[in-house]
Amino acid sequence: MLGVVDCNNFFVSCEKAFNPALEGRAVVVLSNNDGCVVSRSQEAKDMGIKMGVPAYQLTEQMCLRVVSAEEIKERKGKSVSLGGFKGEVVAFSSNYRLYGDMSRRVMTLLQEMVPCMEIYSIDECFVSFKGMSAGQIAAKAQEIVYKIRKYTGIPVCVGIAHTKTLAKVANRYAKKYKGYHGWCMIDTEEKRVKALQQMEIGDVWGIGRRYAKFLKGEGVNTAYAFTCKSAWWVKKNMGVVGLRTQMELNGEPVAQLDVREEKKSITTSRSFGEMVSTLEELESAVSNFASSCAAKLRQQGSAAGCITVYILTNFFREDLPKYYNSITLQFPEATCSTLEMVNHALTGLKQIYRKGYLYKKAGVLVEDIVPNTGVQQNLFEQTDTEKMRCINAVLDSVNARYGRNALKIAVQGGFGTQAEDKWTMKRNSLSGNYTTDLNDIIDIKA
DNA sequence: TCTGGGGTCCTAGGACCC
DNA sequence: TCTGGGGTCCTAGGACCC
Repeated sequence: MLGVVDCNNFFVSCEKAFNPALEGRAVVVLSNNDGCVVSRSQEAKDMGIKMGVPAYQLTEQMCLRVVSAEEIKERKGKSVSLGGFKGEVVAFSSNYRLYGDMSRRVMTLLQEMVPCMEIYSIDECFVSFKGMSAGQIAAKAQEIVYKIRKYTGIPVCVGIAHTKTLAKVANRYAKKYKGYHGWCMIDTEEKRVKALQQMEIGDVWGIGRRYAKFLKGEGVNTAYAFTCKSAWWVKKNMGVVGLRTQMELNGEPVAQLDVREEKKSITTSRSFGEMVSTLEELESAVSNFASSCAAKLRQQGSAAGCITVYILTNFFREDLPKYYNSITLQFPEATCSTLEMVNHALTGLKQIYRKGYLYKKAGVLVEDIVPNTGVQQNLFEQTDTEKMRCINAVLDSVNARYGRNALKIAVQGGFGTQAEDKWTMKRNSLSGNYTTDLNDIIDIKA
């Protein structure tokens, strides 16, 4: 048996953990540049706020008043009339430093409780219950829910079954019904069939929008109906990926616990706070992204064989000319050096940059990732790799001590120049770094 | 009417996940 | 006015080999 542990409304729960005034309120966390809703409290879901809606639509289309946490605090518990609004929602800018650290705390706790686990995303983890009886698993699930809530303030749900896909089904029921107290186990054929009969096909892990639409068109509306289709039909219409999903729903394990440490590709990209047009502005952005990719590579002990740079205009704007281009450059030798990454990224940028467009987003992607220790040497390569290694070591140690980007290369900017203000993102309602910055530690009146 | 059979490698694009 | 960021895996098709 295996389980999937999933944090409830993770980003919102992180904000709530440090701000009791949010209890009982509709709360959302927005994506970068305060763009879209990416996390919602139960109250916000109940108000009909959908995942991924643009923030401005909360007011314009849903007629909700969007307030910041500061405004709530200033009211000091006094009630305020809604005016013409239909409701009120508290919005936060996304604070990834906080969420990343809270995630690390949750995963560390989990690690102490289970023999083997796979961190699947910032808020989700598959765990192994190998060799445990049903009774032991139930006790372990309760321990997980209790301890994580108690030690971090984050509510989690546990789904348990024979396969990952069924565990995800179980997790859904654990979330949906309060009576389960945060955990649900599918361990009999009867439970499996019943769970799948009540599950809409589009809610199955691995069935996205496209396939859900296709399947409904074929009269397959529930997860159970999907398991009744022939394997041949599924393979023909949905490929081996669809077939695997079907097998997993039938209780045949296909997906194993994946404990791989290294990523196969790493990317850093941002939409800009304001659109930019000059090469200098893009150079500042792209060099920051490349430098971030290099740091991420070194963190996982890897080197990359190639680097891709891309730039694009705002494709939501019908009134402006559109442009997208990308370029991939090969490194002579796989590398994780900041200087080399930035150098190549800027070379690529110059080749794809066109004057006369308003750019909205840029990104850097590194691939062909190999362990840093096993880099294939290039006979004709002239770079002094030892010198680069030293520079990077200094870069990392200074930044570990004094904060990210405390030491950087000049082209990255950040000296209060105009080129930089424009592309850096808007985050108007950012919460504090309660767990990673001494200045932001919360005050408690005892 | 009919046009071989068996491979490898690479890339772009699509589907999915959170 | 305003629309995120970071991943994985598979497939089809093209170019090439004998």
